[in-house]
Amino acid sequence: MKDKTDQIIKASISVFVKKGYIASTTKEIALKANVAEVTLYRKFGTKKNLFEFSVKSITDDKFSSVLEFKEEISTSDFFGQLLDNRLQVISKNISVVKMLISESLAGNLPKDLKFTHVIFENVSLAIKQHFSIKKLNGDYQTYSKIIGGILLGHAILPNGKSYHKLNQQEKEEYINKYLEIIVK
Amino acid sequence: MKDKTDQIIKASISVFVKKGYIASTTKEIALKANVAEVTLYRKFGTKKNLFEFSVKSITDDKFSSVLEFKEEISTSDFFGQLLDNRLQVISKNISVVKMLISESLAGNLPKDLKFTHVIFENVSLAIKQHFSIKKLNGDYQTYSKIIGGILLGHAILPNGKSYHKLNQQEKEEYINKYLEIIVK
Amino acid sequence: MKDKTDQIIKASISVFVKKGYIASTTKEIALKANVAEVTLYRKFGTKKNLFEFSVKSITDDKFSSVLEFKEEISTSDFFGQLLDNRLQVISKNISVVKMLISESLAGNLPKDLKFTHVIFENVSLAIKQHFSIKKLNGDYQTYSKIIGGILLGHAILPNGKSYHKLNQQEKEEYINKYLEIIVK
Amino acid sequence: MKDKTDQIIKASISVFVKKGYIASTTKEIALKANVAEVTLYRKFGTKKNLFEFSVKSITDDKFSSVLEFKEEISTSDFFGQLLDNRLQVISKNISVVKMLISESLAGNLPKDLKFTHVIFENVSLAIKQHFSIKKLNGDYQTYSKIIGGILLGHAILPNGKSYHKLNQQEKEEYINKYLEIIVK
DNA sequence: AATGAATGAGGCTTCATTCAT
DNA sequence: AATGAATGAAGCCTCATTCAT
Repeated sequence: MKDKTDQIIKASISVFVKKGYIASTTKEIALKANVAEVTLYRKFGTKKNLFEFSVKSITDDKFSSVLEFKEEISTSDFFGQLLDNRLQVISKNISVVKMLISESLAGNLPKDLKFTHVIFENVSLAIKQHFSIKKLNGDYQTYSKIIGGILLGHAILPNGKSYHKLNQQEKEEYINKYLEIIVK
Repeated sequence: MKDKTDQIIKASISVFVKKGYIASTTKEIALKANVAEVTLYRKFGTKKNLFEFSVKSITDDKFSSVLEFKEEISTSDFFGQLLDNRLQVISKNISVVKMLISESLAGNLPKDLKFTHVIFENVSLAIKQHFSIKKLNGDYQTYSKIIGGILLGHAILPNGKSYHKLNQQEKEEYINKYLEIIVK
Repeated sequence: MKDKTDQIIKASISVFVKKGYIASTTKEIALKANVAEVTLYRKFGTKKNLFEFSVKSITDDKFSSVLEFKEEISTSDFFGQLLDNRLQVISKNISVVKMLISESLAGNLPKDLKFTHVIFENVSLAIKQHFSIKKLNGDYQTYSKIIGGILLGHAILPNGKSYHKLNQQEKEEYINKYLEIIVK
Repeated sequence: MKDKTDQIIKASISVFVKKGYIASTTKEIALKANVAEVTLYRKFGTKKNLFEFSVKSITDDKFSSVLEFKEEISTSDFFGQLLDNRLQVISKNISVVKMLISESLAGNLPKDLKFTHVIFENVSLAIKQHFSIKKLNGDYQTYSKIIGGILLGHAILPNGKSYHKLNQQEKEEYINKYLEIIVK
């Protein structure tokens, strides 16, 4: 039954996000999923497996959107939209993001899921393309690092209001502060 | 005897850094410290306690240096030296830094040790002071976030050679790439 | 399987009776029950829980019989039968009784299991009823205390042969010695 | 220094009385005695030793008084005074008494300290003597058991006000209830 | 006489996982 | 497809006790 499998994944995500990989327990997950503990094992074989599946599930679901920009966009608008889009995503999924970074640093994520790479390469690629299209000769890699850093900062450093809870104007002002420094 | 206590702290740091708080085992620490497991408990009472003590020990030891700059320094040099100094520290202690960020995100660090705050506030303060001295009217907070982000990126994102292993010229080039974007 | 649970309870009773609550070990109980130690915990959650369950099990099993007497019984026969019945029970379960009193005094029994209350209230009630039926105006409470005391004495004070091992005639003689003092 | 030894005994008694032999801990005793834990061992060698010494100390101190009666006393007065005296002692030292009975039943007291024997033989002897002096031909042993039982009841069964807190008249009334049943 | 330091042994409990139905 | 029953391994922590000063 697809049903039980879904319940398990949903429950496992919620538990893993709250407690992290090691501190989470198959018992708690099973309980939350309204399923016998064995059922986890029948379906996923291993706690580690379930974890990896859950993480893949999350990343596919929340962080895999392709970044797209109009070709004729100005560089300033490009960075603005890039930041806005990513901050929105991170801000909305802050707990998940924190867990992923934490587990990534702890070495509990499989190589191909290294979340930080994902976030960074996504961004890096977009910037590279923009620079290529616009024939800019700035160092796109360093830009990528700066943007990536800003995003990490939002996930990790102490913050005020969540980005996604700001209103449109506040968001623009917020983004602009970065743009003023980075773009020209 | 100060001796055993030191052995324990050294061992505990090494184990905690390698495996993180939860996955570390008092048994392994004791073994590595050449000490009976009980001795940990006589001296620190609790695994958590030992962990916190170890972390405090590390941060005091490696991350508490006060950042100092000459008053007449140019803004560009200021940021350059700030980045150089912090990257050096982070790069030299990369494993420790990763563990600290990971545990911080996992909520296993006591409030007053939230490592990321420490790193960030240190930097933030230095920037604020420089802006004040130089009577610059830029937004020091956003600058702080950008610098903080760069540092986080270095701890978290995939990197090439460790910063502290670069030679002097490479370091300067590396820093300059950031400065070109950030300063003017 | 009811089987294992029963084995556990049987084993736990035997160990608890022999060593008392604190000195007993879940390991020993598990061993005696031919069960893995974890199984105790799956079934009872806690050593304390297992203990309380075992005690409840014992008291229900051995000490909960209702005392019944014919309405037209003489007071002397009443006390005789009462003593006989209770001495029989106590004597047959002397180890259990000792453990229960000991744990009761040590404060390791839950309120509703305070064994001594149970034994005493049982007796007290029977006496009250007899006095009521016979319209005797003696002080049933003091009688209760005396009878209760005699029973406690048998559990605690040094004794000769176990009451239940006496033959019928010896029992009668034994009981009569008390009756001669108490009943007129 | 007699001083430390005394502190230790005082502390050990208080702890043993509160928690019983097994649940008491040399650490707690040392703490309460303001003494290093080793000092206990230097002076008493063993926890068990300390316990036994403490118990002997208590019994010598509180329960060893010889019972004395005037030769010409009436049997009723004799039992009255006997009960009064013993109830007073037990009531005043109820916690100690409970612990001693409990440990006695648990088999943690050395043979020669079996508290219940002590209490009982004391009483038994007095009764025997009285019967001898008065040339009574009642069964002094059964009387001893009844009196012993009454005393045990007071230590173990649920009670109202402590005997030693009653006023003189209440005490007399209380004792008389027993005498009315037992004597004549 | 007194103690700080150290420890072997063991206790209760939890965890991920397998077995049998 | 699902689960109740069972477990080996291991974790944190505590206890009575010895050693060295």
